[in-house]
Amino acid sequence: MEKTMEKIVALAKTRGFVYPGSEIYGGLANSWDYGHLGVELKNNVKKAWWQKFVMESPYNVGVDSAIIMNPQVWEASGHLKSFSDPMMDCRECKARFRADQMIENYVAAKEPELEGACDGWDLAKMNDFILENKVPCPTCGKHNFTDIRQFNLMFKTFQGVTEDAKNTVYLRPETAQGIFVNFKNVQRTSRKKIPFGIAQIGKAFRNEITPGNFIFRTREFEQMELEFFCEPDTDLEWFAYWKEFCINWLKSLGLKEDEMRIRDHGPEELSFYSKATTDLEFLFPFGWGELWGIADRTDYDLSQHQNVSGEDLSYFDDSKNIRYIPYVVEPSLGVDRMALAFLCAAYDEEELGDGDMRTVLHFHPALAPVKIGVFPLSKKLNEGAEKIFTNLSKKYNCEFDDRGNIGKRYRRQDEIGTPFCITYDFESEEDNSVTVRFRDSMAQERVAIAELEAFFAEKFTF
RNA sequence: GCGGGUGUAGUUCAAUGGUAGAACACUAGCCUUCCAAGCUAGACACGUGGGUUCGAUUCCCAUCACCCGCUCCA
Repeated sequence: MEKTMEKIVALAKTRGFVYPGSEIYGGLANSWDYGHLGVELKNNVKKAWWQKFVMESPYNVGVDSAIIMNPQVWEASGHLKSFSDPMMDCRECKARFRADQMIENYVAAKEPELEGACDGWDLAKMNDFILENKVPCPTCGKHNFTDIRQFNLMFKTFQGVTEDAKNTVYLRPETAQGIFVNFKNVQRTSRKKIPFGIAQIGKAFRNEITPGNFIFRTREFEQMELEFFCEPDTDLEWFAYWKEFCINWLKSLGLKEDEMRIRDHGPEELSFYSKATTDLEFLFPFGWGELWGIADRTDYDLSQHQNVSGEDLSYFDDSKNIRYIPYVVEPSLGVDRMALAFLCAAYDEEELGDGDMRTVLHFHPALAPVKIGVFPLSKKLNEGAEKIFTNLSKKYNCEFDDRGNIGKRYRRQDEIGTPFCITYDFESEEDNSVTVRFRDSMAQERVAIAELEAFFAEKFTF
């Protein structure tokens, strides 16, 4: 069986997981809308994460901060400076470069002692330098460039009625900063002592130059981030702890070892704020892709916010009688790509002999959009089956289906990953029992109607 | 943003300068029906805009979207 993105995208659209965004207007590049099954899957991913990282955690609590924040936040975090790149294209060979890097390299090759020469230059100055010095294209050696254009990765908008620079605000490019600015509030009101963490699920926006690969990289996406605050010098221990914790979470929801990879960043790859970074990657049909970035952000963010805001963000440890700015370990995960990974991992086509084939999504029951399919064997049995649906749908997302023959209905549920189906037949009227059919083995079991709730109670934990 | 490719029903695919077909899926009805192909009926498509033409889904141009590659990626 060949797993391809085409098949997964087609299934997603056909069955109602994900549709192209704004489709009736011809679409909008790289925007996607979640359908009736997609929203369940995504909510289940978020619920599973929240359960393990917040509800069941002795350390962590949650927040939900605003998407639009005071612009000074982005000044302090460094996003305003480093989140935009001056890009230019070579008209001859069509290659694209970052103008500042090109100047750096050009200068460094001629006069190594002038490294960092163009720090703080504006676009005009960089443009002039390239023109005056006839800087050649690193690829083809010619000198024929487009003007430098600023690619700002933050979405900009205006707050209030007038559109002038004073009112400029940004859509957050990560949820993390909403946690840092609330560090004091949460610490005080939750009465948490270090070490503790703050978790948040929410949308973030990045004007990526190249989005793509379905919902893997989009300009609007949802993150699940944990900022874990600890004492300086304990950060590497906690880094290892959370790395392990994240891997176990993925495994508990059914990801296999051979489709996961742990990649530690080398020193040259690290962001300026980070002391260590590990990516947990998943083998998508299009190749390895980052799911989870676990970063040791040191005391960078809190120090920056302390400096720019003037608020004291240090923590006083009264058992040790010391004051410090906490270090931060950040496991940060994309909801959309996580949902895509579960979808890809679950996808399977099974040969059943006689050329018979079924498409199955082997979702972990906790992630399955529909938990239980409820079928009357014949439409004449609807009344009894509807009672079961009414009862079970109070606790589980169920789907009632009385259309087509019974085998067809089983296959329909297989294709959307429903782990259990219940069939109410003619004998059910007599013996008050139904057939429960399991997706993965296709095995069947007779269960008394009165015991259904207890029967399912254990099935959806992880 | 650059280069190449592709746009016909929900999906996969036909055909055609003059009324657009199929399969699967879908809907309604019939059938004591437990693993998709029973019977009958039905709804649904030429991405968008312009041009050429008596007439364009078909030819031309533009645009939009998607795919592959490049560039980029807190």
